[in-house]
Amino acid sequence: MNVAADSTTGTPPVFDHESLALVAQSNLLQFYLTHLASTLMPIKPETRDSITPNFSLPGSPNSDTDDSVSAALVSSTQALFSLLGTNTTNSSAVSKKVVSKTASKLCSVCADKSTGLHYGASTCEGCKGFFKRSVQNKKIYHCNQNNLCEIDKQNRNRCQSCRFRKCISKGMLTEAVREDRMPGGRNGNSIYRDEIVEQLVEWTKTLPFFDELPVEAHTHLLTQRWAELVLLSAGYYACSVFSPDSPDTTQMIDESDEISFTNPEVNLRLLQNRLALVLGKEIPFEHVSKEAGALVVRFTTLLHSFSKLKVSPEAYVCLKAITLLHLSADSTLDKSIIDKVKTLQDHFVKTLQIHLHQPGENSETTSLAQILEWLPELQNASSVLLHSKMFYVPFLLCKNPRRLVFDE
DNA sequence: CTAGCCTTGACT
DNA sequence: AGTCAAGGCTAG
Ligand SMILES: [Zn+2]
Ligand SMILES: [Zn+2]
Repeated sequence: MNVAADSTTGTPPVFDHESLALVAQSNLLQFYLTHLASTLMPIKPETRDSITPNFSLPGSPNSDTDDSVSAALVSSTQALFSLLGTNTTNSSAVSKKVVSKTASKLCSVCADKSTGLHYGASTCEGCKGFFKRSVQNKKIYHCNQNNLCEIDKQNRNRCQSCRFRKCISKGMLTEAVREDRMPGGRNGNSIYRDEIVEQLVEWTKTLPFFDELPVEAHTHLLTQRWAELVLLSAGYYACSVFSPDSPDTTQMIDESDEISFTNPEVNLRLLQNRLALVLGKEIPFEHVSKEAGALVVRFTTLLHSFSKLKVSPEAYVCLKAITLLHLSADSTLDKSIIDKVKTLQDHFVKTLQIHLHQPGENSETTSLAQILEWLPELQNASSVLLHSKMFYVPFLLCKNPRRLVFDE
């Protein structure tokens, strides 16, 4: 039940019942460390396999630009991975041979002859077209049987519902169906998302309540909140590493290498510089501004308001848990699980409150309400991030990619 | 609606 | 130039 050990040791519990105070003092700091390690440092190599479920995100419509610049901003794989501290060269080389997904010549849905990868799975031409039509026309099917129809080449057209479910279960991604219907080109910009989400998956495994919720619940929560967690992590990193307050930001020299908490244009130029570093080629400021301007503005204002909260490490960990455990109204989980999540979130809200009320070092106490009122802003910013599809921008702005331009 | 074949376009 | 994975087209 309790998140931490329950023996009353050492520190006097502020709260009578429960062991929340203990959580606030011992475990949280540990989470904080493991979290920072998992987000900004390389993840452990052996934790590659395991759950990593299929994330189907509420599709953010894509490209409103036919510029090649947006592609340049969104693509280019290797360098950004090393920026995030993840090793791609290693894993991709291994997974190409180990993962059987790419090799199969059979449709993973109906076992007909495969014509290659389509929307994320090896499928036949028929299942490809079926999936495309289903997503494009937003079809919702219903099974006349018990959702147990077998799907093979012969009877694949007998039940659309079961066929579509099997498509999803085999890894086909609805987001790979383009809203703008632009043919040709490449999609691979969700790779960053997958990498980031995978790091967050690793993070959730370190949480004390990981075992208390089923994997589906974690999947559901992360699918919904990962962008907010990215922004929160980056924001906290920025506040802790760089000057918590930046009193003199107005007159900046362009070559400043520090992120600004107030001036979006400074950050845009910072993004431009680091993008040039990472991509190996200059990108006109005008284009960076056009593609990432809205996102950078939003992120900067988010940083500004976040920095004013003066969040301590312990409060940050609570905030992160609260954000993760924030269920939206349309959650499709079982009621028992929903209650469990709400209970857990409430625990962390209480923990946060306890921590804030402790006569800490700062006389300036941020109220719980102030912090909680900040969360909608985080939510709004996350939708901007999702829409921009440039998920790495917060990391790029917060951490300097030190000379990692060594292509083969 | 289905699915085989064709066209596109970025990446290599 | 060749590959891969998107979209389009159209008999059946
Ligand atoms: Zn098939
Ligand atoms: Zn069925």
